[in-house]
Formats: sequence, structure tokens, C-alpha cells
Amino acid sequence: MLDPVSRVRRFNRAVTSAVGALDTSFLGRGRPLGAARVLNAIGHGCSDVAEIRDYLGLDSGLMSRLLRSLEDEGLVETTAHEDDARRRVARLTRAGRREFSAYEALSNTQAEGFLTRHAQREALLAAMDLIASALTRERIALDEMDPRSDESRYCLGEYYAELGRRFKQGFDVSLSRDPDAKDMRRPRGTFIVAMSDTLPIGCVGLKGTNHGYAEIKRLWVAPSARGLGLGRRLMDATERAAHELGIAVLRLDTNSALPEAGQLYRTTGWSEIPRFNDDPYPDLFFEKRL
Amino acid sequence: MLDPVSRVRRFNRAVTSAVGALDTSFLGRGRPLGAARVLNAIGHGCSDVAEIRDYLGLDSGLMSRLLRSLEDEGLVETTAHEDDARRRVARLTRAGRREFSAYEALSNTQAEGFLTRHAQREALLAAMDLIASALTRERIALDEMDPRSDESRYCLGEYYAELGRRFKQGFDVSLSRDPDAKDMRRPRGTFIVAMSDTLPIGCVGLKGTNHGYAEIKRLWVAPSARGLGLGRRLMDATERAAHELGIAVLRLDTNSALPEAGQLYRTTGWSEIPRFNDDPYPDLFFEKRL
DNA sequence: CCAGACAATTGACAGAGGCATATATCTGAC
DNA sequence: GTCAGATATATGCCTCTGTCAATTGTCTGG
Repeated sequence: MLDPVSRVRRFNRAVTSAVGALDTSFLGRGRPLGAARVLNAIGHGCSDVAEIRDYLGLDSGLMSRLLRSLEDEGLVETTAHEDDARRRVARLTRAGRREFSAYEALSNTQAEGFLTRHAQREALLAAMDLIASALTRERIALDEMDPRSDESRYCLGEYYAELGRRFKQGFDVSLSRDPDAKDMRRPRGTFIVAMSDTLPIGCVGLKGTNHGYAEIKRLWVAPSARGLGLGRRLMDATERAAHELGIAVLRLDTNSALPEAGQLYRTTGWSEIPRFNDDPYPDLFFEKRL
Repeated sequence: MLDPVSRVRRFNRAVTSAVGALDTSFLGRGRPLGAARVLNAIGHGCSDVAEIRDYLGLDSGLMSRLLRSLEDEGLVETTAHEDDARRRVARLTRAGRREFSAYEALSNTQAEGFLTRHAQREALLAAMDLIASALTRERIALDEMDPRSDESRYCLGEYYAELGRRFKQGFDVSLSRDPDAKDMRRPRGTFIVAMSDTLPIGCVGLKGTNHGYAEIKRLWVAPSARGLGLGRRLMDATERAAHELGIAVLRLDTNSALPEAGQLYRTTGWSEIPRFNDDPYPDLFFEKRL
């Protein structure tokens, strides 16, 4: 009753009944739940039929029937994939987009209702992020994105806020050597964001320089996603990108107030080197040859 | 994508698919999921058919059929309720108890698996408690229990630990006037535990004295259950119990390091009075006439 | 060009669950 | 005591959900 296992089981029971109620609330638009879920998946950008199936965990037979019923309603149209005529691609029609927005509004109202019904709003959100990250760890996608995108800027904002909390003297980005966005775009460098579903939960930048090496900057993993090995995955992806770009030497700077970062670098083939810049914040410097 | 609403929706999606996987793991014992859920509900102590239906949120028709199929398997037997022949009561047979333990073992293994797969174990458990409490706030039951029961002692342990964290000088229960268990049993007093499913999430003691008043002691609400109005519910229940016991005057002591408690008392009809005991910890004293 | 792999579809079927109705029982008003 | 209405469970009928196997058309490597 008080042990961890029963706490997990209590959570499972609570969520099982809540999710049941949640699902059925999608009704009321005169459409079975399955069809509504497919419509939403398409609206959220899944176009490949196989991709939708995978996302929703549906059987191929069921998927096929649901898609057919949406077509009959005139909400969706499917065409053959341009490269492979076996595969089919689904797209919303005008009426489909209208229905999709109606579902979106419904979902949003529902989520807002949940938030306003409960106190401890920030704690609740943090708990939800943590659990969602743990449950979807297999599905975290690393996407190269523009460093000025909404997702990237969100990550950087969280990163700066965390440095501010962890450095004794705080952190003021204008005093640091803030990398120029153009140095973190191909072909000079890149910027990678870890997305768990729709939430950015980590990032890393590869910044090209004119000094014969590239720098790794802004490695950040959301608190809710720590312990999932995401930092290492981000670093691996960056090294692969650097390799593709023909970069042979990587450098980075960090601070001893971030011990988990130093630990990561030391165990993944980086060697400590003397200070190579005049940024006031870092006190540890590393290099790795690919 | 970064706003609270989409964080809630991300959580919903993550949990929807996880719960699906969880549920289907109950298959493999050659029994449809619905029947397994009913068997488990009965095993967990639900006996009244209506109670099971309510707990699992099932339609009465479906419930009836599931129960019938469990009877046909010889796992369950039903009899008419002794006071009301319309109602039926379900009980596990010997074979039913065996099946139930098999499901219990499966659930436990699964929950353990979840815990070992993930880092941040304590953070994850705390997050699960918080969300489970928020989702089941309508179902929190206040049960009078013996102050020496496992549930009561768990609550008291958490309560002392929290005082230790919040009082500058710490908290040592042996220095405080620890109420005797026998003063918190009927007819001198009582002890009430708030249960959310199987987890104790709050408590309060009513301690009888020989001085013409009773004292309210050990009011505690788990961090995961704050903001749900549980403190007030516990106080109301205690006042009702005191009224039943013919107690006309209540007193309590508290500490200004627990501002939310003082706030609760002040807004629910308690008046501050001078110190009435020599306990070293409290610095605020209240009285309420019923 | 052909065999095997692969994507989508189709048919058959069982479980999940809603809804209206039937049956037995209880409760309160008369 | 009787009767109307409420309540608890059971039954029939239907749709939706989801699985499995077989089929059709398409792609890929040898």
C-alpha cells in the first residue's frame, strides 16, 4: 500500500479511468473515436498511412476501414505515394480541416478545464512532462532545426534560465559569447532539437568557426527528460553531423557547476584542454578529434 | 506547442498509448480484458455489483454479462444481498482467488519493470502521486482508523518528516507531547485517514482530554494532494466526529512556520487563544466552540 | 523476368460497450 | 394491504474496436 509498486499501480488505475473518460469525450461530433483519432493524426501532419498507423498503434485492417469511412464523409482524400504506388498518402479536404479545428478546439478546452480545475498548476504540469517523457522515451526524435525556430528559442530560453539558477553569479546571455544563428546552420554548423511528441525537451548546437575546429554549444536536456540518455544521444547526433560536414576537430566549453555535463564529456572520448576563448562563464574546456 | 495546454495534451497522448499497452498485458491469461478487470475489482474487495460497476465505469448490461462469464468459469459466485434481494453480491471462489493472485503478480511485475526501466525513480513516483491525486480528487475517502494502523503510522511518519524539514530547529517527536493512541480512539477521540485508492494522503487526530475540551492533532496533507481542499474536509470530518462524541469545545496548537494551517483555522471559525500547554514546538493556539 | 518482400485492402470474427426493454424487488403514499 | 414509482440486475440488439488470415497490386534484387 505504501511501497513504490503500489504507488505505480495507483497511478495506473487513476489514469486508466481518466483516459477512458477523456476518450469518449471526443464523441459528440457524430463520429466514432477511431475515426476521430485518425482525422486528428492527419491534421497534425501525419500523411503517410503507415506513419498514422504506427503513431496510433492501429492494425492495418482497421486503419484501412477508418480511412475509408473518413473518405466517404468527404473529410479526407488519399492518393498514391509519388515514389511508391503501394503506399497511400492521406490529406484533409477543406471540410476535413474544418472538422479538425473543431476537434482541436475541443481538446484545448478540455485541457484548459483540467488545468483550471486543479491547484498546483505548475507542479502538475512538471509532473505531466516528467511522466510523458518517461513513457515516450522510445519515441524521442532528434530533428535538425533552424536556431531561430520557436522550438529552438524555447530550448535556449530554458537553458539560459537554468544556467541563471545554477551559476552562483547568475547568467546574463549578453555577457556570454552568444553564437550567431548563421554559424549554426548548414553548411557551417547545425542545430538539433530533441522533440518528444510536440514538446522540445533538449537541444544542442554545432557552431562552425574559421579556426579549423567547430564548437559544440547550448547542450541542454529538460529536467523532465533527464536520466533517459538524451544528452549522449544529442552529442552522438552532433558528432555525426560534424562528420558529414567534414569537420575533424570539435571543441566545447562548460562550467564545473554543471557536473553531469563534464561527466558526459569525460566518458565519451573528450579530453580536457587549456582555455581557448575569453568567455567569462566557462571554466572547463574540451576537445575531441573525430 | 510550448503552452500549458499542449503539455497537458502531450501527457494525454503519452498516457493513452501506455495505458493501452498496460491493459493488453492482462490478456495472455486466456480471458478478455473486461472479465479480468471485474475479477480484479472483486479481489480488491468490491463485493456489491453496483460498486464494481461504479468503480470500473461499466454499463449494467456489460457488467451482468462479464459476471456471468466469470461464474461460468467457476471463479466467482454471486448471491442475493441479504438486505435487498434486488442487489447481488459477488465473491471469489477458491479458483477465483488463485486467478486473482496470478493477476496481482503480473501487475506487480509490470510496475516493478516500469520502475527499473526509468531513472529519476523518486521524482517519477512523486509525479505519479501528484497526478493520481489530482485525477481522483472526487474519490478521496475519509476513513476512521486506528492510530496504530499501517496507514496511520505512514501518515504520522511523513508528518514528522515534514515538520523536521520546515521547523528551523528540526522536529524530534520525543520532545513533543505525542498523543497516546488510546486518546485517539472512540469514544475518547478518533483518528481519520484520507485514502486515495490505496494510498494514504492525509490524516488528522481528535484527542480526548480530561479538561473539558478535545484537541485536534497531527493534521497532515501529503504534498501530492495539496490544493484539493483536503485539509478543510479533514477538519470538517473531525468536527462532525467530535459533535457525535458530545464534545463541545475543540482546541489545537500549531506553528507559524506552517502558514497554510494557520490560514485554514482562521477562515473556518477558529479563534486564537493564549498558550494552553507547554509543548516546545507550537507558537499559535486556537479554540473553536461547536 | 521472376521470386520474395511489402503496403493496403477485404472478409470473418470476437470483444467492448451503449441503449432500450424486461423482470424482480423495494419503498412510500394511500 | 395495495399500488405506483424507483431501483438493481438481466436480456436482446446494435455499433464500434480490434485481430487474424487471405488477397491484390507494387516494388526490389538477383
